[in-house]
Amino acid sequence: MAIASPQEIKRTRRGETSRAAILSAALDLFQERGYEATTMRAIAERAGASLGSSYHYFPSKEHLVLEFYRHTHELHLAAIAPMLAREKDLTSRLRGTVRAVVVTCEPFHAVAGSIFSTVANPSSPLNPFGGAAKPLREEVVALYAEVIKGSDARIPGDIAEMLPLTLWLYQMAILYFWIFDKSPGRLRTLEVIDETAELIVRLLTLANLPVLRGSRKRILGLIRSVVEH
Amino acid sequence: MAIASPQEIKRTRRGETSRAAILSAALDLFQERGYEATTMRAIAERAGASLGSSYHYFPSKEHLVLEFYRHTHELHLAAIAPMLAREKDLTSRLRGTVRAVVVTCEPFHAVAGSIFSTVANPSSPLNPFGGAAKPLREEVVALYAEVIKGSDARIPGDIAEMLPLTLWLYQMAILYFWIFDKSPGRLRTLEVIDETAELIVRLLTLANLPVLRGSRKRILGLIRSVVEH
DNA sequence: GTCTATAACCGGATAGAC
DNA sequence: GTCTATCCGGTTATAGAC
Repeated sequence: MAIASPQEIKRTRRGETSRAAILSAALDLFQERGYEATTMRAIAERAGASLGSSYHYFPSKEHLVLEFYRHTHELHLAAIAPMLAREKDLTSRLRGTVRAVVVTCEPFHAVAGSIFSTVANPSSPLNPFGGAAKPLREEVVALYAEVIKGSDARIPGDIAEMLPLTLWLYQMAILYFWIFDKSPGRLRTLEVIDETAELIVRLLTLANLPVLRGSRKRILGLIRSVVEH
Repeated sequence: MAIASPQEIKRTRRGETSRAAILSAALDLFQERGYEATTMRAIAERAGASLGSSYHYFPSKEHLVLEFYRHTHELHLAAIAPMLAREKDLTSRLRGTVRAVVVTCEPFHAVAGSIFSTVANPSSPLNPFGGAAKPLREEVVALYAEVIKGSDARIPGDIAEMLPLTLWLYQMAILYFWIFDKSPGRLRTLEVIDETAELIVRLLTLANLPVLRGSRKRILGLIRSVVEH
């Protein structure tokens, strides 16, 4: 890339400032009022921009949600870095990572429901199974690859190949449970995470049993066929 | 209930006619154009009613979808009745039942995506985990209880208790896969159904193995705790 | 050519007259 | 129970400002 001329820098700067103001206003309002109750007009107003400007930077309200996701993903990464650097036990790493997801998302709990539904829509650009959300999904899958790789667990190759993606799916399921969780401090979700994390690691061990060989192959084949589009 | 007076009958009749016309117009249009492309105004127009009338009978567009579900559920029941009366093998019963779901829903495949997302929204009255959709969900769970009960399989009591609900969840997962399936004749979904139905029954058998006792207890406890609100 | 602003459009939902 | 008129908010068109 060539070095930008002063003019280009200025132009970009101005755009970036507006963009950042709109995004920040959106993130605030989503947290304050929820996704549906936040109007594009309100976002523009708080950002000191016009409605047209908002649409210049973000093609739709949904695209603002995508940024919202990226934002929480980065908070999540920062939150678990020390734990991943220290901890070697796979169960602990998995539990810690998924616990951190829900803790990071806690401030947005009230918003999460309506957001989840837009995301679940296959025709939405935000759908995690394809399209605009792909880069972010791949980052999360890579994170789970790191959770496994940094542990002292020995995972057979055929399982290791599919595991990160499966754990990403597992995380999504936990998040859906968390959305419904009305318990104080979201305690029930944390319990379910502890229980499932142990269970998953236990099942990984059991997968080596001769009686389970057949089912293991079938399950892996199934996941593979489901994933490859 | 007291016997209705002629006047009341007439009143009800007239209401029922309008209601039926609106519903039928909605079902037709959903199939023709999809959920989002169908406007409430178009539904009213085709039904020969006014917009206000439509809202008199159905509090929202989403509530029309609920009726749409009930409609397909009844088609599904009718489609599998002969098979369930004849077949005793659990794998076959399960496969047949779930295959029939996607076959029944096939005419609505294009619509299904956007509908699924409204349904996934926890705050939607249509959300299958609670609220308005509860009666229908219970009917589907009861159907899977019947799938199990009518088979010659011996299922341990602790598993049998949770199995119908789990199979309902399994059906939902299949439907979500089916929504994304672009293969001709939706062949991939049918393959996945065959594979998973066999796998599920196989795992039910394996659950009796002593090594799996611990995990089995944990899984059942988990499902139980997740389900009871 | 990049950004901002205003004025529509469209469709789900509601109010209230009849 | 039916209708018309209206609101409201996501989105789009487009005119102008830098």
